Amino acid sequence: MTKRKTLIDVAAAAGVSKMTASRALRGDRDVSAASKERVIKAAKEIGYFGNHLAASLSSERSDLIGVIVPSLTNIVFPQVMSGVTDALTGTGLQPAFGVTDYDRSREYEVVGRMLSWRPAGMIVTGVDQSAPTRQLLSEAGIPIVQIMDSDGDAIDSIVGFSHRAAGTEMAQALLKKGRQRFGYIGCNLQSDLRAGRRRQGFEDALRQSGLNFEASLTRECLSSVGDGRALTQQILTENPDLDCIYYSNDDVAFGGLCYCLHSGVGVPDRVALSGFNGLGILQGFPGLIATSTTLRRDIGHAAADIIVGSLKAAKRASQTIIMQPQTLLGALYETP
Amino acid sequence: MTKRKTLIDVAAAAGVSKMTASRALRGDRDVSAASKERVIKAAKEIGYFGNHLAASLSSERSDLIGVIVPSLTNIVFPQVMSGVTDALTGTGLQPAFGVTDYDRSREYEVVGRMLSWRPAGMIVTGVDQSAPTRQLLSEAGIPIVQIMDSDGDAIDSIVGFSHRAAGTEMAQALLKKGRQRFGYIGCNLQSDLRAGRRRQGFEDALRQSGLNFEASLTRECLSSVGDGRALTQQILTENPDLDCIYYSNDDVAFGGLCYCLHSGVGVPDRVALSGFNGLGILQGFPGLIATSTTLRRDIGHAAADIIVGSLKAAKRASQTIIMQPQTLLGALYETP
DNA sequence: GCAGGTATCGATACCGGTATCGATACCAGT
DNA sequence: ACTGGTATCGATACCGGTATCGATACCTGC
Repeated sequence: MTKRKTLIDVAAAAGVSKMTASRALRGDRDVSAASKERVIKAAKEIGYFGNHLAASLSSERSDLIGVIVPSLTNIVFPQVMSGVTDALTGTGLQPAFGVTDYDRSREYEVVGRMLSWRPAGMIVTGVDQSAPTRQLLSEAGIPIVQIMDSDGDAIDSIVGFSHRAAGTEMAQALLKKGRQRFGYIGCNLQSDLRAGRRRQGFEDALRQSGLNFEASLTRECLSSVGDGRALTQQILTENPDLDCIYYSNDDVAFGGLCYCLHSGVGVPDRVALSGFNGLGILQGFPGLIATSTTLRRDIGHAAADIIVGSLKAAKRASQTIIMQPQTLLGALYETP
Repeated sequence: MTKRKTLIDVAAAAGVSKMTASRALRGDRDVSAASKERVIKAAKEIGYFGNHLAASLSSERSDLIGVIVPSLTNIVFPQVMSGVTDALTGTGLQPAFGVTDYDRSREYEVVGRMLSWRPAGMIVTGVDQSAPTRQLLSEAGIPIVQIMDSDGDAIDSIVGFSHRAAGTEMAQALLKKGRQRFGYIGCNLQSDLRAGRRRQGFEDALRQSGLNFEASLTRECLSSVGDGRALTQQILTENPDLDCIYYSNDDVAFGGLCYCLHSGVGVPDRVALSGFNGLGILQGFPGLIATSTTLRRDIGHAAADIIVGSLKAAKRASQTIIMQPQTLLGALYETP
């Protein structure tokens, strides 16, 4: 391996000092058009590609935005990441992703690792960080945006919504449609605290009407279509009278729908199904699953925008953006 | 914001030189147990978290592994990323992700940006990199692993499989089951070159039997369940005699299945559907869609393992691992 | 012709770590 | 007591850039 080219190589090739080369490549002022052109040409010729490590270290500036998500296999988070990426392209900033696997102590490590790259800002999922993690973040002196949840204390800025309220609203909408015998199916509730809050919000509304879940099945599995299918079969076999099932999210709910269609259980006439997220998968059977849309890309986008703005602004101000998930009843909407 | 703590702060707090502090924190030899303990305690007390920039720059070593994927919104790639992450945890190495949006010139930029962080290795998706990108990678002097495809020239190592062969094998299996009138539905073929190769492989097999696709619908959309549903309705309306549809992937195929179930089109009796990837979504209706499993997590894992091994090894050797996708016919398997 | 201003450039000192090598202290062996 | 070896530590020189400031050349106005 030939040693990688450095700025000095470029400078030598262009016949200037490395300072001039540096300025030329970064588009600084204080360089004549002639030298700038020579430097850029030389850089291209010898295949120079810069060294972010040295540049960031020296300038004590960074173009990294750390983005911490709990999972990659739940499509929701890649969609958020995608929104962040979009918002960042063209700003000169670059996202760097970290995954916690829904584990608080892993989260601490991942955040620490990320901070040791001296990012210019951080986006972290949720508001349930452990105390040490929160301290790490707040002492970092950079803009922090917590996303996807607003049921908790802000470290700095927040872009999210209330999962509790979303659950409540969904329950109220279903109650209004006359549903009375509710079941719950959830995956991964131990670690997915936001799903738990949606369930709580849902239960709150039920209690207000003097009701409660008549059956509840939870399992620590990856929330998947297959699991939803199996659990739905079980809950409907054990509780044939249910007329509505609330799921921890759309994947699981969709699995439930598949079971119902396969077994001839009428949806939504005999049993209504409702999930959460407004996933594209629901388009397989449009309108058959009630859901709450969550604007994931928008959240990622807005979070990134806050950071971009905060880095440009003279003084920093925390923001809190509360999104409003929309409750979509689908086919239930038509039935009185 | 108080200035972030540096190694010198730690050293001062522990009453040693920064060299000793550095050694203590990295677990080097040449430090007495007593000083090591003092340094570690001091670091914890003042909340020191290191600076990767400086460390990597100085040691000219990096613990970053660049991972370049075309998309985040196709669940396949997050799954690969997940496999890489798993394989890397505990090795001291850390993945850094880049997204190209299936765009060759963007890929060049993303790769360049990644290389400017001086990663220890790179994992890139596919074998269709542009010449400049290939040059960038091969001149980087680090282990490179191309993944997910083996129908092309290797830059260094490869972990993948032949999409062309997968398409051929699927077609042969379906032909053997007596299917004769084939349709094709694909999303995003302009940029998803691998899907195109599967189609080609499929067509090769058809031609060998004197057949061809009788209808073909392609659309430049995100390949989603909803698109598959709509396109399937269209193709079956225009070509009611088709007895088999090959889709660019499982998402699209699943959308097709949803349409068929909804409209009472018998699957697989009247029309067989086949996709690609072996996605979890298929568990919604087990066995109704023929598919090819692609072991995405394993590919990510294996690619990471190659890099880990390569970094440990005294001298580097390129490897090529060709995986064998399994053709799963599902319900078709039972019908003679 | 000369003072003062501007454009352009380079020497130098960092940024926060790590590599290297020499210094010191202490020990055992003879 | 002296030699040689080992354990421990620190001074110094980098890594590859950027910030800063001073030097130089050239131009302008009076």
